[in-house]
Amino acid sequence: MNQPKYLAIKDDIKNKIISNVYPLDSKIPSEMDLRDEYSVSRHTIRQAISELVKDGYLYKIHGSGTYVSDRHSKKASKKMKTIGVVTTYLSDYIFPSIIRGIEKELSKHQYSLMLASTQNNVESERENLEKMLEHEVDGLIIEPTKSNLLNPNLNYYLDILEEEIPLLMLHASYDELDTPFITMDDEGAGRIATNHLIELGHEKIAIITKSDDSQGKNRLKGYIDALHTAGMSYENDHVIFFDTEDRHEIPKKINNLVDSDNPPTGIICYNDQIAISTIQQIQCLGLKIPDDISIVSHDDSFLSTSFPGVNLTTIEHPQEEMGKQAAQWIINSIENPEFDRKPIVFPSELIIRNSTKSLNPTEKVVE
Amino acid sequence: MNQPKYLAIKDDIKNKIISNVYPLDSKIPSEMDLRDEYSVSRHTIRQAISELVKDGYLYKIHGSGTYVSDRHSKKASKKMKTIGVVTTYLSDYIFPSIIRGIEKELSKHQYSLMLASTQNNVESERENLEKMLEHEVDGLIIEPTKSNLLNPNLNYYLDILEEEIPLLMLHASYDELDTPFITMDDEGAGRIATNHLIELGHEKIAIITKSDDSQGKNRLKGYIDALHTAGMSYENDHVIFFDTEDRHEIPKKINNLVDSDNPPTGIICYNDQIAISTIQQIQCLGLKIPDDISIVSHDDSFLSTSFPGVNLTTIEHPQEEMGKQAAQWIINSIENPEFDRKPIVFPSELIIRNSTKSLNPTEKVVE
DNA sequence: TTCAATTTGTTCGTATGTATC
DNA sequence: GGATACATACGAACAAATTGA
Repeated sequence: MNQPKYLAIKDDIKNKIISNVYPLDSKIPSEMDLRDEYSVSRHTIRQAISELVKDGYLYKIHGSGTYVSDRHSKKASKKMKTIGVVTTYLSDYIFPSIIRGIEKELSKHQYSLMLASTQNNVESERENLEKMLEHEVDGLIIEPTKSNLLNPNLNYYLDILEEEIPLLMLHASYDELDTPFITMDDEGAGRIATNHLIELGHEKIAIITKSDDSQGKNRLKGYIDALHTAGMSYENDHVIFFDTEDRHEIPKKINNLVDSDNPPTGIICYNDQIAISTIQQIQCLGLKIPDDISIVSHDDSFLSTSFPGVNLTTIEHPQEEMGKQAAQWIINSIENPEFDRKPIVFPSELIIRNSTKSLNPTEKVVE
Repeated sequence: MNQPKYLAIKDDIKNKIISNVYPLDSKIPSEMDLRDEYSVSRHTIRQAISELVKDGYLYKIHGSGTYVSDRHSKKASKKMKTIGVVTTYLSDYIFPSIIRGIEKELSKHQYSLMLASTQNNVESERENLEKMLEHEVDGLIIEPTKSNLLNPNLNYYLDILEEEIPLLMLHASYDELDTPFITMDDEGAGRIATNHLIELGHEKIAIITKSDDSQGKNRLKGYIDALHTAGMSYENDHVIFFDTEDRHEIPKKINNLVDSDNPPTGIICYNDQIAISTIQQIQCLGLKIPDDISIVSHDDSFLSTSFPGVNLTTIEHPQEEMGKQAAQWIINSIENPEFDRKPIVFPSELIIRNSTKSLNPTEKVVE
């Protein structure tokens, strides 16, 4: 006999449970009866039953009997998949909308959402990636931390790729890793924003951009490209860099920029938060938006139209739609083995409001 | 002997593993040796060892011996706890702030966050509770759906209580269930809001409240109590009820209220969303806030100061702090067995802005 | 309420099979 | 191959919990 008796008996009883010979919650024959039925010792029956109890098919009640458990059928039939989402921020700015998009779509397809934020801190990113891997999530959507710097958590990402867990990068990606991503066309955004100001006759255009993520880098690239195409020169003191750690110094930097010998007539801001801060700073200096300085922003968040008197000309951001498509991408990757895991890039479009003004005497602001 | 021999032996061996008498990956004595050592039968030793194998303390190699496993120590040290959070909404209104408070605190204590929203739909609540139970979350923070109605998901809540998973209700709780909660003092809020209008000389005070959750019920209770204390009569047509399903009819109801024979001079709104909608409706009718009608709101969300020209007098909401305390409550419940799982009630306070006006000729609005 | 039958739980003893070293 | 160690299997007895008469 190849298989031990107790395993054969275990399989036989298991089949009787699955085929409903022993219905749910009913009492199965006693150990003594089963001993006679299978013509083995009671010990062998107990061995078979104890494994079935361990596997969740049966439960025993001392003095009463052994019964068919409903736990196994529940567990087996309903394995709920979980998607991990790690973003830099969670509840600020445009992130609630993105997460809502993800949550709605996942929920529609009966997926769970496991959420964490990194505060753009690589330590925190590492902890959260560990968390997600321990939880054995079935897919990951990650907004990379400091995507323009060499990331010390690359080994975790390599683990994820090795385990073939579907992974989608949001907003940015690491150059070192060849992972799919869902982003804005950031270079295009920088170009469109710059071209808008050029078309309005601006010749001194500054940009405030982020140095530690690839979005900032790409927008700067678009800015430089647009200047170059228009035959305008790139001026070092018209580019302000900031990162997560020194963001509190931005007001000072804006002050220096506007109060310099060579002040810009137009400023391209990294996002609406920076734009609002810039406007406040400029107004403190007694200058007006857009009369003295035009502002172009990115993201079209609720902040775009929240500042009294100034509605931001800004690059559109799909927000909830981006979350939705990210979720769909992950679900497809999990459920459809032939799904083409290609990146998604949203084209950048400009929403023109009243924070930009034409310097051409013959022209008017496009509205 | 109270305890079976095999359990005593199991404990003894377990202690030897923990105290490193049997070091990691070392071979423990054979079944025969242990039989002699404990003076029991080999079967008894096998019983003890098989449980320790099941618990991950030991592993056996057929023909070789029984060894101390490192899996248990790994597992014990690394078991990341997960807290499930189910709210009605996720990314709107004050919810991002609450969730941020929860997330920050959980993250600080190395907990994971599993998130879901119900859109105030009991079906969705059921699905999400199932999801959370399947995932074997270590604690739950739930904003109940339609807390003023009999909830069809009570059996899930009873399951949760039976499994002794720490559970904290947010914003409201079900009367049928005796679960701890973290809420505002809603009755007090209704009373304070009403008293504020009474003190300003208003005699016709309406309230727009939600019929399907206990917050709405309690605020109404405070309103009635304040009227009663002031010797004022409760008028049926000054109370507007709405629920999640018929909220689109609120504008019509407001119209009827303001355009009736007996229009109020002050309206207490369920929250800032309702307040904004009410103001818009009133302004459409050519009336002014606060000159013709005073508005008192609840929640002090970003909407409170977002409407041009009208800053809402509103009941304060701790938002992020509430999330933080909810998370702390759950963490304490899990980690500290002696933690007193008592409810948390935030006292209600009024923030007075310019949406309320005194009708007393001798008085001015407190500012 | 008590008691006896039934059923599972614990413990002993013994023998043989099979994998490892 | 032989010694050792775990795996399977049989038999027996008593304890403890449940159930129903």
